[in-house]
Amino acid sequence: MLHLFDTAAGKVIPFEPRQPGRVSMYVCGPTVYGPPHLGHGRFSLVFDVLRRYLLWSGLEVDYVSNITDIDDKIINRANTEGRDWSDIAEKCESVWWRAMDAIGVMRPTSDPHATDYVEQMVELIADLITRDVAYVSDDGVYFSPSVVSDYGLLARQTIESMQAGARVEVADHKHSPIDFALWKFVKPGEPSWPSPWGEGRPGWHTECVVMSLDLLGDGFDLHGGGQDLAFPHHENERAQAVAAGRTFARHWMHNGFVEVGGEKMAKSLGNFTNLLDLVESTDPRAYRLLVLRSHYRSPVEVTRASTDDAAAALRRLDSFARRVASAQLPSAMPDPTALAEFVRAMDSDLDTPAAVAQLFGLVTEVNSALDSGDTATAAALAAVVAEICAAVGLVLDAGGSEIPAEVLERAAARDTARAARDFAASDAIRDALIAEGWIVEDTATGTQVRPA
RNA sequence: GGCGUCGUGGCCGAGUGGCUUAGGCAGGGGCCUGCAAAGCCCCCCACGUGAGUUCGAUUCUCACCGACGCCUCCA
Repeated sequence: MLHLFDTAAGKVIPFEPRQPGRVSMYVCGPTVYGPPHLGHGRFSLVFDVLRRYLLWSGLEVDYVSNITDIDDKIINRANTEGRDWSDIAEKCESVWWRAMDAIGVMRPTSDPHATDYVEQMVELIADLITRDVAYVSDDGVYFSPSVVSDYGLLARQTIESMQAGARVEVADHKHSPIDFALWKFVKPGEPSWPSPWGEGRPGWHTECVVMSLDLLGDGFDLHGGGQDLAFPHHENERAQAVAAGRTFARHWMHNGFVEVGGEKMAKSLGNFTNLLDLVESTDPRAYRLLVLRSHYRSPVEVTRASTDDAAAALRRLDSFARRVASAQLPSAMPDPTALAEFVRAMDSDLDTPAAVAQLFGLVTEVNSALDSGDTATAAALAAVVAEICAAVGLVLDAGGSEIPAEVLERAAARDTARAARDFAASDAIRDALIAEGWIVEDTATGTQVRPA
């Protein structure tokens, strides 16, 4: 059974879905005001791996991930650039999906937009006011988390200890520094929606409450996102849901940061690398492998060196895939022992580093079996490799890409020369092909050529 | 100030009270090959500092040093 670290519990606990055989997960998506960076890529990959693993395990997965398409940052950028806020949101969203597609992240089963849920948010806010846990101030409607007895659960701190060193300004329009805005009254030039308290727009923390409960229902299984969302974002979502008498997420999962030179990568710090830029300069699969090689709760350093390293490791896997493909192994059931080892690793809080280590170990074993002609062993273990790759979303390149006929002819000419032991001629052909950017390898079936 | 994470070999990155102490990349040697490439085998290089617990600690405890994160927008 899958065990996951639960942020609320502070430890690894069994992951038991609300409904056997079906998992409902909500992963906080992006605010679309700029290009996605490596950090967005990591959380997307982490939860994509979890989703794929659950699917691979035979479960159905309802995967909801939102698009925050109305927010201060979008409005600010619109004002700065003299554009319409919705234009920015739309363009950035399309870039987002392009990046997700590029790194092989499955599309959510549902991708709700904040602007489509404003009415429901207003309903929730009205309910919270009725329950006397929210109040109308001069610039908006605020929520008082202090009414939630276990507020601070996800921050793993009490309200008191958080206030002890509070760097939060006690603004006039708030009763308490920890209060947060549910609704912000409209200012000139801003988009707005109607509400019983006046024209305005929703605060950030409300949308996820409404959308997750609407699409997944009370007590949905898992709520996830980056570590920085645990507090205050998720804490505040949870507080609203609890205050409204709803049952919120059963399990909380947060991934560690992408770092650059030991520092968190973030748009706000200005040290981010655009995800699409990475994908252009590196095989996108290398990023997935890099993410898989470190545990999801640990930080991962993403630099030119680390992506190059992952790309080199990936070449070994691709080379393996080509060899297995050309070996034309008999179909075989995956070796049950090896498969169980993989499941054990993944069930242990998604121990993908162990799974990757096992993957490379299997590659060596299959290569050895192939060297010694033990095709039965090779086939059974190669089948496990295929299973692991499928479960974590790693697609190996077994070649088969179109090689120009002219190049294939020269490869055949090289084989002819070699058969005649005319090595001067065969090496000349090889050197020429290499100079033109091809990788030339001898195999049992003759010269193999592929792009470098 | 409060809360928390981390410090592993040339680099990246797991893990563990003692057992052959992952894996990848790089480096060295060997096998294979006409020569290469790919592959296989072997080797090299460790656990921030100090003290404590223990028969024994890289792994547990404490202190210290250092790095980082959250407490404010942030994946």
